[in-house]
Amino acid sequence: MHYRRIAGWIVKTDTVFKRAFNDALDLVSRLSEGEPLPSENTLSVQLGVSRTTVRKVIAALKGGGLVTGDGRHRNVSPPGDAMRRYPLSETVPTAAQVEERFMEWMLRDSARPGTAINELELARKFGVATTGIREFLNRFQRFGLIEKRPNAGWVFKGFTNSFSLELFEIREMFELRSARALAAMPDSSPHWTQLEALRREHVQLLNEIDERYHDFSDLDSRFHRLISSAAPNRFIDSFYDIITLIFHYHYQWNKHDERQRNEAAIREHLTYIDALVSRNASMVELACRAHLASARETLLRSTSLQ
Amino acid sequence: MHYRRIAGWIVKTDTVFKRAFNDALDLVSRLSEGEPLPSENTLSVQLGVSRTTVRKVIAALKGGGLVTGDGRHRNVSPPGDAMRRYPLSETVPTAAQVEERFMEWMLRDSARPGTAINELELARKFGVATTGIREFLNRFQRFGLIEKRPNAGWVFKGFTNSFSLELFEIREMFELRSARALAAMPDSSPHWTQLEALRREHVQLLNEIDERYHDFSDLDSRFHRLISSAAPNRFIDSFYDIITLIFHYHYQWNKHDERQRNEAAIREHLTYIDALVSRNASMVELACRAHLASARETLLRSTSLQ
DNA sequence: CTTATGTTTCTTATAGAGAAAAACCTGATC
DNA sequence: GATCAGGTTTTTCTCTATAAGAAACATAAG
Repeated sequence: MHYRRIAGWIVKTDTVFKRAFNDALDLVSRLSEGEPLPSENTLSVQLGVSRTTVRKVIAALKGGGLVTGDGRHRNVSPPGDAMRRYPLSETVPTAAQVEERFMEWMLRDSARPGTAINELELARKFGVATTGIREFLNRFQRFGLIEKRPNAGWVFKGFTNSFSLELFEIREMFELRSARALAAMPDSSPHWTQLEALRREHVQLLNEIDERYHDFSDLDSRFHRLISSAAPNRFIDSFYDIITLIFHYHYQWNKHDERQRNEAAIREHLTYIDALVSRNASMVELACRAHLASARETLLRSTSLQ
Repeated sequence: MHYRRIAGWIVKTDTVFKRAFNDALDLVSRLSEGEPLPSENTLSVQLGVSRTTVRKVIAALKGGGLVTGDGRHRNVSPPGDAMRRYPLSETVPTAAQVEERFMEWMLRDSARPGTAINELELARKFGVATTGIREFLNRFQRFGLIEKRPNAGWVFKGFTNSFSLELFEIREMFELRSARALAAMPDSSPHWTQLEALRREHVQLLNEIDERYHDFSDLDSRFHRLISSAAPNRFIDSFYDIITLIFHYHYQWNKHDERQRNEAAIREHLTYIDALVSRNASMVELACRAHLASARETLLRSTSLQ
């Protein structure tokens, strides 16, 4: 964790500026020498930060000689010494780092069910203030893995088999409901073209599976989100956040059999897509259940290792 | 909001102590004069606080002359001047007060969809530090009514019709699933006796509806929780927290037609209970859907007023 | 040796502070 | 008159501080 220690006080990190600065370097390098710099407002939109931060970035670029002139007359300089990018780790906001470290503690270090979570201890371990830990735990509460005892800390309930079973029970209810809604969409709906595009992506990934099996995770997430979008519901979307988070971190540290797992999942998706395209309700249900059952088995195989 | 201002710092409120003290007054008043005071450990369990707080309470009782002696030889004093109880408002922790005030702002003052939520402004309005507001908002996020824009505050999405519709879509899925599970329970299950007891409570409440219609809310919540308990799932339980919170505050400020509404709901519950007892799946489904449809209509009638 | 109280240590709840980042306001420029 | 940049104000993020409250440890009484 990187701090700016000013007047003895460790405060808000400038990760927003650092990320924006890195992005700005890329952006400027794509412009040719002497070209005028886009306006502050334009950069603000392109970099996804406020004008205040854009101005800080421009000042830094000027300091490094990548931009000359000021006010309305700023130009890209002729290529001189490239400026140093900030390391990726300094562009991650504290809150995101806490999440990462906590998930690691929980999933990789196999914390045992019933373990007490100590805010102060985590704060020291992760190198942040207790406020940061509290904030994370309060947000994380909804994922059903921790529980608060007022005035007396938190308990980790465990990433157990029953957690996975309960998760998949809901997931199946939600997914079946959305799949039915999608299958009932009119032929004119844009969902069908999107689905067809996703089908082609699946086929392509299958052809290059040996090199690109890592890319499945993203495809998987987009596929399930397309299905959900057939009948939007904020509570279902919010539930998918849980699934996404769990899978993201879980598979990040559990690479066992990844290629085979993903290949099997792609084939299941293709069957599922065909069923959807056929509009045959019972085929959709069958394919959906089959896919979720195998995803559940995969997760269970690893939770029971704990 | 009541503070203890010591050495210029406003810190943790002593609401735990004050509530425990009030409870202890009741407890002591039920003991007869000269009787020995229960041990610190016993009191700790009875009052639901740590021994540290119990000792503070005992010290206060001694100071007020309600308890005499010390160490192992403490007795209840003969009744003298009754000690003043702390007002209820001083026994509510800051976090709970923030919740209350926020729900009031949202539901009663009819905040408009899209309204920006300003941490600093709320902190000033509610008389707490921004940390307290942030903590609440982070927890409250899961209820689907607010959304965070990093580095730029929160937006209130609105207590709208679509919120209610989405809420009830999920509620119906969950409730149907639990009702089916309950209907499939073996005759020997304790659920049936609990259900029978609840049925009698419903009948009784119906008989005294004019005086006791307020008591329905609690009965309603216990009834739906009994159904859920037939097949426990943490995500469903957590979803019921949303429903409970919304209904609790919503009806607290919307008393229109309360008696009639509750009477109708009790009759629906009775039909629903009979269906469950009959174990007839399609009757259960019918009764469950009918009840939820009418609950949804009630909620919609009031959200559309906004 | 179990259970009580006395004492000490650790943790949580919640205020305040201040840099980073966003938002706003204003006069200049195309 | 729409858009730009300079200056100013407001808000968020994230730190520290400290009393309240919980928990752990020590010692005494039955």
